[in-house]
Amino acid sequence: MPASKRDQLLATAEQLFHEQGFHATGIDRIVAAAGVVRMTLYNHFPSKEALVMAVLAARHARFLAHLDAATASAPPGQAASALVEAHGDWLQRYSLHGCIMAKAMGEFAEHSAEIHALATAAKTDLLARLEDAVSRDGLEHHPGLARHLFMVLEGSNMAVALLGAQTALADTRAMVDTLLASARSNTP
Amino acid sequence: MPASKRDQLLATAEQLFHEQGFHATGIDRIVAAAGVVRMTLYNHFPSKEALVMAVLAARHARFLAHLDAATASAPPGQAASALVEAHGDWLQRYSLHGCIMAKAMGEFAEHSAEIHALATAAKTDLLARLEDAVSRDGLEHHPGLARHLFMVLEGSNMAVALLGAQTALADTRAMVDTLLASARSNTP
DNA sequence: ATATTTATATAGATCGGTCTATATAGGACG
DNA sequence: CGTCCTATATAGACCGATCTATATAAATAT
Repeated sequence: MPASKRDQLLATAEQLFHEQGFHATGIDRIVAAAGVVRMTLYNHFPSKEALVMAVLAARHARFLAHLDAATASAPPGQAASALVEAHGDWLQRYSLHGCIMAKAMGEFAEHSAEIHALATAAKTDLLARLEDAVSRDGLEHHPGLARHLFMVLEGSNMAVALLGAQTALADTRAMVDTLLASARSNTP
Repeated sequence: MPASKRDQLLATAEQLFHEQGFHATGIDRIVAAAGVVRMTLYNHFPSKEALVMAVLAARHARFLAHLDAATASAPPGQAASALVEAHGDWLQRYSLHGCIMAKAMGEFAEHSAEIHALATAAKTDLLARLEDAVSRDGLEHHPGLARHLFMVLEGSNMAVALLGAQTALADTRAMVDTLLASARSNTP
């Protein structure tokens, strides 16, 4: 069974937005690449802004499901490491061109409060996952540890684009190990 | 003495590109904000792409000068910390809206190899500064330490936009202290 | 007097979005 | 069985606005 036109549009738009940027990707390019006519897009989405929001929301839902699957099967005391590893997986598989949420924040900060809020929420959701994992690992008394890990993961995005996934993800793992070891050794 | 029209254009374009994005900022918006007529822009820059390159090159030159001034006056053994601190200064003063080079990489990856290369070079220049500082601090035998610091600084960009400069920069300092202490304690 | 800037007009493409009309398919209902 | 009805898609013209870039002539400044 073929994907619905709506899903085709979402997938095509996500790819084009991610690779070419949001403002640089016109409606005509999207419908042409999706093999669909212009009105089909506007039958499913009232505006380009709504399409962008739908793309980001769908992608973020997939991202959270990916993270939650990883932490659910993590051994006790290793939730944070599992989360970092899952983030690296995602990065390597779906985000070699840079984080689409970061791009959306940059392109829409002054153009769409709704899109900017959605992308920002995606980032705070990741931070919340890290806070939760750190807490479940018994490291909640380390102020800022979750935020530190968050910053490492955000930096990992740029490092992947700049140095390649292999180097970047190995560096990420090593640094996270250092941070977690330091936190555990300072446990009261 | 008033700034030259060319400098007015560079400063105005830098601000608009940074806040509104590159593709979302039209030539007319730039010349109107600079109080200049469109042909004046095209007398100084042959194209919008050339203007973008000039903006990024000028800003990057200022950035490197800022970093080098900080490391030049750093106490021995603290070059890396001084670099991190200088990066935080710059972030707080000139880059609260996110890194303009990262935005340029995202918007021009598939649209201008020259711009993308320039922005990428800005990132590798920062990494090179960190390698040099780590080496001067006698920590060159720690593989990946400079890249780790680089990732932290890149993550700091997003953290500033998300959590505010105060929290983000305090977290950055704390994490860098941890990483440097760990490296020094493992020194042969 | 030379270079720069202004003013204005224009070119041609593309932007997001709307419009009408037609085609097709599947279910609901008689 | 045949007939509506609705939903979805196609085709393509069309709108005003904006985009980057160019041409030309007058005004201004050094």
